[in-house]
Amino acid sequence: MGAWTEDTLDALRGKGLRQGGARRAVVELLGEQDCCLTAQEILDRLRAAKKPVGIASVYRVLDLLASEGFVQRIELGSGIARYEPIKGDGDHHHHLVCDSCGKVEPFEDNGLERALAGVEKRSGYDVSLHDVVLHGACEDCR
Amino acid sequence: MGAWTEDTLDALRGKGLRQGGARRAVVELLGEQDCCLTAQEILDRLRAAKKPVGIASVYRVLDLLASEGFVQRIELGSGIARYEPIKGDGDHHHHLVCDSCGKVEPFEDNGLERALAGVEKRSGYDVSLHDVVLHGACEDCR
DNA sequence: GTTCCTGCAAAATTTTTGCATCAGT
DNA sequence: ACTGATGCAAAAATTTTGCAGGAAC
Repeated sequence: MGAWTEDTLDALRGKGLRQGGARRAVVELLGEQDCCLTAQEILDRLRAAKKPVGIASVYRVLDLLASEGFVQRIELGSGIARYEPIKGDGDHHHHLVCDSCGKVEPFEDNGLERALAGVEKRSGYDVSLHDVVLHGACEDCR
Repeated sequence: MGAWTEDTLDALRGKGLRQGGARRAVVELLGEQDCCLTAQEILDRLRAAKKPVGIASVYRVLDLLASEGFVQRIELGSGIARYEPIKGDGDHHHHLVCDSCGKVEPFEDNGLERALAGVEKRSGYDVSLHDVVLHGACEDCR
């Protein structure tokens, strides 16, 4: 079990929240992900893993995790929300979307993070998270 | 009439597309905007201006303008898409969202743009547009 | 045993599509 | 006149909510 999964379950327990099947299953699945998943993908994978949860529970767990700051909700232009764990270690990344074939790839860039840090400091906002999406044509489609 | 409105209408005409009431009305309204609007806001404003278009036409025009590169579709986390004109002059901006009161503010930052240009060059993608959203608490809410 | 969580089904919301009619060229 | 655009209504897709039963504590 990854650190994020453990930390998240611990934090929920610390808030007096229970760990029923659906809540635990969604957290454990998200902990294994490096990039974002849709609610439907989460449902399909859990059912394939013989953990037949309901779609409503998936959305409820995702809402909870997002409001507690464990998960980031991301929309990449298709109208479908995606969710990914916010992990403390250095895997912070953003997304490249190919508008032609629909592929989604993560990328990291320190210069970009520095620029964002500067903007955030000057903004006057208490910025909790940021989100950068690049749209275009991937190497195969361009 | 702003340059964007004129250019957009010209380009549509050049592609052999007609300019009925709805198409022209949506383009003219968008041309007056500096930031993003939802489809519903566009509908409401057009109806208030005594241009009673249908919601389906608003979506169809927005799809057309987005696919032709005149409009950018942006999602800020609420599940509702927003649309804003892509103007050639120096008004390129991104968005700060207050997750507490829902306020949306545009901002500009040259350092951020430079960092994005570097990422885009290194990405291998032919990047057509990018989108940066900062979530947090505004000065009033923090 | 109590309280919260879960799943199903129904509802709500946003967006898309079918089709007959109307308008731009 | 022809062809494409429009508006309404219906449909589709995603997300949220109500409620009864079940599970965690």
